[in-house]
Amino acid sequence: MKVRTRFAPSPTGFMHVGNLRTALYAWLWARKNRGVFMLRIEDTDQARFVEGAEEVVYKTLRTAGLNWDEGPDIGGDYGPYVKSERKDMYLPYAKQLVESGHAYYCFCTKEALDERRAKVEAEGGTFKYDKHCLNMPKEEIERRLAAGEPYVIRQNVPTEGKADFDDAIFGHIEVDCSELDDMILIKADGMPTYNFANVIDDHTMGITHVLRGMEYLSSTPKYNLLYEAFGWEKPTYVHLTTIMRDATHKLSKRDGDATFEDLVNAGYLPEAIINYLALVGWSPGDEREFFTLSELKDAFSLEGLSKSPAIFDHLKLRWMNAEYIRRMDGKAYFEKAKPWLIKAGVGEIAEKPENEEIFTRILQPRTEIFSDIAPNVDFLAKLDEDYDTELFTNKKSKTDAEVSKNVLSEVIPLLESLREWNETAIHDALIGFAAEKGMKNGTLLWPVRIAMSGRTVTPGGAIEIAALLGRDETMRRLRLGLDRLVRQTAGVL
RNA sequence: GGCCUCGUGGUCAAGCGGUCAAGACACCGCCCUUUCACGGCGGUAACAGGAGUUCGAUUCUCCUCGAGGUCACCA
Repeated sequence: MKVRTRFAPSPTGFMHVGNLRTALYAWLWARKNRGVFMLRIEDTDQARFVEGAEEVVYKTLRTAGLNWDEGPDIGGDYGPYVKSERKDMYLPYAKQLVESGHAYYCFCTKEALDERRAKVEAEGGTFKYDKHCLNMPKEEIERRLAAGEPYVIRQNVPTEGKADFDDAIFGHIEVDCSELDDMILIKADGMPTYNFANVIDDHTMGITHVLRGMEYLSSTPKYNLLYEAFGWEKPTYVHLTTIMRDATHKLSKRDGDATFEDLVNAGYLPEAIINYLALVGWSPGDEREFFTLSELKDAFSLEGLSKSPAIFDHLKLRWMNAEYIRRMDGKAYFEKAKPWLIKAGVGEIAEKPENEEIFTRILQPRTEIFSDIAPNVDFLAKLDEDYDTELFTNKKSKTDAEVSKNVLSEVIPLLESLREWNETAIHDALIGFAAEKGMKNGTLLWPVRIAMSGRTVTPGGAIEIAALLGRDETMRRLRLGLDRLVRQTAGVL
């Protein structure tokens, strides 16, 4: 039979990474088996309706590279693909169950039930519906129905025996029927409850493999009873472990955990996110860590799925993203980095063709996520002229205020006399000068870099920075540095 | 609280009766070096605890402990 998997998000306006991973695994399994991956939007919760939320789902999946074969936007043979458009499909199925004795009408009001539940729970017990309406005479049911009394339809769970199912990851799961409550299938407003609708949808849409979160594991035996009542073939269940923020909390938007969109906006590459996500809760069984979507498709297997929850490790994601960036072609890197350079205020410098290669060379190995760029290069746009002159003192480079003052006063005329202003010319002048004076390169270059950047840590060294800054700005900053050192020595500062 | 599930270094994770218990991230050290990175080399670090079964348990069983999930006319 052809494999059919689905991703059925409820459109909340964002996609957190746990959801995305579920979609990824469902996609992978479908693709690996040359099956069908379909999208179904669970939009029945009007209370949580968010404008444009469906678009977020589409956009996220597209950005992540997970294409679907059937869905609300492209149709298919098993539509409609939006839950709200399927709302009339469920009642007949529920009635069929009533006919066969697997379900029954219940006229108990929510208020009365809530009251009883509250009482039982107050005493520390677990409330369970007592099947009060199960044995209501047919005539009474007819009469009350005809009178237009509100009703729900409940599943008639056997009072004894076991309910069970087999999970592809967790194996055989079994529970006593006596533990199970007679769940409502159809609500008083005529709408199905989520789980009932899911059973009907998954069956009528021909789903063969249900990949979903762990939270459904314990209720699955109960819904399997429904499949048996209908005489339908059960899908293969694959319950996925939860992605945690730490040992005791799961990842959640509410608690400020990043969504897929947040990560992309922060400068993570979608391919890196997907690659990392695939490895949280799944292992290829060998030592490979880097996968394209296509490679993942080939390597993916249900056996590699983990049974225990995994903590989302931002640090490892960051590392993986950095690795993806380092492996980029330099040209491609610069294209990606450019908007971030512009945002950092160095657009003008980045515009100059001769600077593209310099930026790429100094930034690419230092970019773990693209948002790292701005704080790294903003000093090029504007020098913080109040930097601490203590920065000129560096033990390893053998510099202090006095040495720096002397270096700057010699370097200024030297650079000023350069005919050409480019990396080679600056390099030769500076390194040549150090050699001539028998100075450590560091002793000469440290003060120059400090004066140009006002920072002890910079991407690239003095030569690259001077080239990027250009002659005028370099000279201005060097003179400023010298001036500050002179005034300090004179006791003015 | 009842029920279900899980439990290998700080994190991800291999292992599926016999291993000196992989690998990656993180961390630490050294090298490279024009600062910081990158890169190279090396290092610290784990089978939750207790009973069984077995010639032999990380691996099988049970208990304890810990963690998560679930018990709605929400999805």
